[in-house]
Order: sequence, then C-alpha cells, then structure tokens
Amino acid sequence: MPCSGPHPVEPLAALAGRLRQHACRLTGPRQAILDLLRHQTHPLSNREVLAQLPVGHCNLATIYRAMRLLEGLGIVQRFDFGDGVARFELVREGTRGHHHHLICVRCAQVVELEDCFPPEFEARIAERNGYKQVRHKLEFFGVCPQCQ
Amino acid sequence: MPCSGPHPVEPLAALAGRLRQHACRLTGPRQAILDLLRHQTHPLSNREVLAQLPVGHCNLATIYRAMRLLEGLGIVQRFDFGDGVARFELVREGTRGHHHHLICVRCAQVVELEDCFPPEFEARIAERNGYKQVRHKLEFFGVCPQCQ
DNA sequence: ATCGCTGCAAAAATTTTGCAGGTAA
DNA sequence: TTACCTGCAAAATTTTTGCAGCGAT
Repeated sequence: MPCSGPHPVEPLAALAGRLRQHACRLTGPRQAILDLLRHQTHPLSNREVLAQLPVGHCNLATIYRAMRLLEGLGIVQRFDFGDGVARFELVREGTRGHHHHLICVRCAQVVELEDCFPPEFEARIAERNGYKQVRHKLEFFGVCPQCQ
Repeated sequence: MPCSGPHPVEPLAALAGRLRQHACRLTGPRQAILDLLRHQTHPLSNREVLAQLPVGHCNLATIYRAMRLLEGLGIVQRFDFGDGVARFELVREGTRGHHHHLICVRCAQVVELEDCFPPEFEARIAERNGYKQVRHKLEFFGVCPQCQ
C-alpha cells in the first residue's frame, strides 16, 4: 500500500520542477531515486535504494550525491535511527518534513508518527539558553506488538 | 569547572566496584577513560578521549571496546549528534542517564538539558501503536548566543 | 556547446575484529 | 593461574572525492 497517509507525495513532474528551479537537472538516476522514494512509506538507506533499483541503473556514489543535493533543496529529509546509517524520506506536501518514527528494536519495523510535543517546550529551551532557530531530532524505540 | 551540575558523578572506586560486579577488570586504560569522563561536562567521542589521554596510554580500539562494555553496564551513555560520530558521557548519580542536549550548529557548543517532555506523550504513542518498553532519543540544534 | 552529472575507483573516516602477548584478580 | 584485556594490524562499513567522459538543457 504505497503513498498512504494524510499527506500525499508530489508527482514526479513537480519534483522535477523543483530541481530545475535550482539549476539542477532531472537525470535518469535522479528520476529513478525520486520515483522509488515516492512509493515508500518509510525512510530508506542509500544502500537500500541501490538494492531496489534495477541492476546497473545507478551507482552508489551517485545516490549519496543525489541525497545530499535533495536534502539541501528540502525535497528529502534525513533521518538517523542510531545505527550509523543515514535514511532518507521524501518530504510530503503540507508538511515541512517534520515528523518522527517509532522503531522496533527487534525487527526494525517503522511506524511513522504524526504528532510531536507542544512547541512551547522547545521554545522555552531555546529562550532559556539564548539559542535561536532551534529544531530537534526525536525518534522513539521500543518493541513492536509482533515481537513482544 | 569539572563535575558541575546537580547530579554528581560517582567516585572512581564506585565505578570500579560496578565493573567487578560484572566480572570485569579495572585496568589501566579503563581507569584512564573513566577518570577522564568523570571530569567532563559534555559527551566525548572516542577520538577525543584518545586525544585527551596521555600519549600511548591507551589504544583507540581499546576505547571502542571499553565504551561498548561500559554502555552495556549502564555506566556510560551513548549520544548521537547526527554527525556520524558516537559520543559518550558518564551516567550521573540520581539519573538513569536520561537527558538531552542543545547543540550549536555553528560552533558545536553543547548545553546539557535537564528537562524533557511529559511522559504521557511517550506513553500515548506507545499505547496507540501497541509498542512496549518505549524510550526515545531527543537532541536540539540551534544557534548559540555567541554565534548569532 | 556548456556545465552539470555519472560511473568508476580510490580515499577517508568510523568502527569492528583476529591474534599473540600481557595483566588483574 | 586463568581468564580477561590490550595493542597492533587488518578488515569491514559508511561516506566522500577525483577525474575522465557522458548527457540534459
């Protein structure tokens, strides 16, 4: 069941337009990566992207470069599950990519979370310490129903 | 100003006792690592630990092995600032190591945070999804007063 | 025709592991 | 003494980079 959730992903053409706005080209490998990400509900590591692409369709180094570019353009978001591997997810319309995950420590099942703590909590931390432009990374870990 | 904060670190002897309880030995390198961590207020990467130890006093591989051991025993806690380098901090008395950080994205200054969002927030997420033993990792990033 | 992009290979960086010898208990 | 531990070196991973050539616009 791809593309579930309340926030739909953009069509490939819209993503291509966003690339061109920044004088970046929509090449074959980038199309393949974006189209793969569009059909995912959870973040994928670069190696997983490589594995799911047709053989010889794209080089791993190209995926790394594409992800860094797309992250900079706000098209994908980087997540860190604490296992030393970066994972990437397409930013969905209506969000700014800000959401969190609940990850099973046994089977690595991932639940996409919509909610977050009240923004006052972050604002208070920022103000108390004189920090500006404060954001956060938050991930939950536990044992999923099947693994209990 | 080492050892600041409301929760004092344990004396080296107490840490040694905790090692022995688990049939682990208090060796020279481990003493050096623990004593160094005792005097830190912020997490240190393994390479930073190596650099701050007297030359030839300890091997980097030994530090990696020691940290993994100490983490398993609950003596140190691992933190992840999202830059691909693990950092470690001694667990202070009275806490179970649970706390968060506010990190400057410009100069990497670190503020230790005492507070956290209300536990009901996490409990609700756990219950909704049928997960058990849910914990979380949370770090804040922003621009510190000096870097603004 | 640019100039960006890709593939390949090599390099860099972090972390893990094998093994022979050393050492705490 | 007997495990456990360490140093060294090599390996395993993840990620980055150089470079020659290809390709989108």
